[in-house]
Amino acid sequence: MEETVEGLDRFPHPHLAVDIALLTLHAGALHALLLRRTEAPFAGALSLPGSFVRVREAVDAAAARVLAEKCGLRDVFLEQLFTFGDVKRDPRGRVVSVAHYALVPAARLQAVMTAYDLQLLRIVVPWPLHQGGAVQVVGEDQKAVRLAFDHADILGTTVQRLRGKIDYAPVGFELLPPQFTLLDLLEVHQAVLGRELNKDSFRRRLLSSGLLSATGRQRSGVAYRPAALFRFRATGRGKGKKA
Amino acid sequence: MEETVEGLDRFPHPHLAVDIALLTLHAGALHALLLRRTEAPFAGALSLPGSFVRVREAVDAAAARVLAEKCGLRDVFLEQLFTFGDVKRDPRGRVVSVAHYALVPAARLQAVMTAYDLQLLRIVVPWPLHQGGAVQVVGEDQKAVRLAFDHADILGTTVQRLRGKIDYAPVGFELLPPQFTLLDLLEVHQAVLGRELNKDSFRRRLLSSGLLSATGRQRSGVAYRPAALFRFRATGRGKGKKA
DNA sequence: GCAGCATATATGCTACATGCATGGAAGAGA
DNA sequence: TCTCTTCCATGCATGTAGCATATATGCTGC
Repeated sequence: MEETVEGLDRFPHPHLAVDIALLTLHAGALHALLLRRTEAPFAGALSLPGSFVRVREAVDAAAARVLAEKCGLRDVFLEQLFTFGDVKRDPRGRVVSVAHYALVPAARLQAVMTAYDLQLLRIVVPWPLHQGGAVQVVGEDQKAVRLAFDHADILGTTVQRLRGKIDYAPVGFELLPPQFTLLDLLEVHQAVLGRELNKDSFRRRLLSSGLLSATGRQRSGVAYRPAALFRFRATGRGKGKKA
Repeated sequence: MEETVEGLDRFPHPHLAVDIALLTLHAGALHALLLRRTEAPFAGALSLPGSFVRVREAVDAAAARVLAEKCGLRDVFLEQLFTFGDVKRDPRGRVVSVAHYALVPAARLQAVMTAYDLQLLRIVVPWPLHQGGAVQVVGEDQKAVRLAFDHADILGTTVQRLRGKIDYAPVGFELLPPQFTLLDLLEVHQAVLGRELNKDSFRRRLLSSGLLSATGRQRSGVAYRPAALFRFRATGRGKGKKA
């Protein structure tokens, strides 16, 4: 098989990249994983990890490679999000980006944060969050931080996708450690949806959903009645994770 | 602004295309718009309309251009679907395709079917329709027709997207003429979802959704009690259509 | 014109999910 | 042992979907 399309290579065509919007839950709020750019354009600004797609590399493989190379992360939840194809989204020239989103429990990031020089910034969702709109990220001083390229749009689209998906797909578990309480899971849903949920309805719905399996263990170290620990139940066709 | 990314142009990079999965409702069943290829690869086979993305053209603009140039259709519902990025999806070389899907009432296709040499084939959805799986299209002899490239996968993903979206987004109207009865709309939903729906619940849900506005007119020419004709109510922020 | 017919439309009933309130259960600490 | 706080179970009101039934309506054949 040839590597190129005959007769078309002499014409300029768009470059193709992948960008990864990696979200995690930290202190009860959604945070995005960002890294600081060292080269122009947007030198010094924060951006999503990304890379150009190689000519012999599948797009989803490129996304997994970015997570491995730039963040030291493998075997995390990773799905394609949306392709951003505006002509002027990259000042260097024509670059189309196939954005992906990844979900990781905060505990897994501890080890790689400093080794890979990563930043974790809180996501502030404007209200209302319009279709395809951007979100803000804020640093520890709670000041808004400007992101490179259209990466604020990518994060906004990610939050929107999560909100639409968390009610019918088991994605909340991806933000939690293997064992968790129902309140942990509730807080994940609340952080994603940006609103409070009824505890009792949530409990009944999740317990009757068949997605949870009791571990028989309990949360230890709490001053009051300990909550039961659950585990996500793999439903036959894998755990919804991609390599 | 430059057209290219400095330092990278000497390296081969993937080509970028758009493909359009245009669906319509014909004889109570979903049909896909296809055209017959005249050149290799897959010469003689049916394929989705598509094109390479030009370097000064936004991806969504390329999708609209394909519909205009190859099908004579403008101002139809058109949204990005998914980007297909396998290395071997095109035998000519590395071509990544940003698939889109379009929805058009069958009446609008009458005029362009022959002028643009288009084919309308019925979509047969396997059961169950697994994540990202392909569907079959059948000709008038009810025999399965093999599509070029991974276009059967694209159609499968389209049906799946529609099924997830039709319950909370007003996409069913895109497959109907401006005025329609509740039974028309019900049949659209049934064709998309692949199962029967309760008439009364559907009626109540739609009437109380605020999406419909009565025209005061009735379906004429039926032998029995005529049904009221409704129109889709534009809800302020446009009609959900893209150019 | 009138009875018959097939569908449209309205209404009532049941089952179930959700929001909310109440009360017992469980473990830690005084 | 008592108290505190949260977990967890249960009961009730409400809203919606599925289902059945009754009425409305316009056409057809006589």
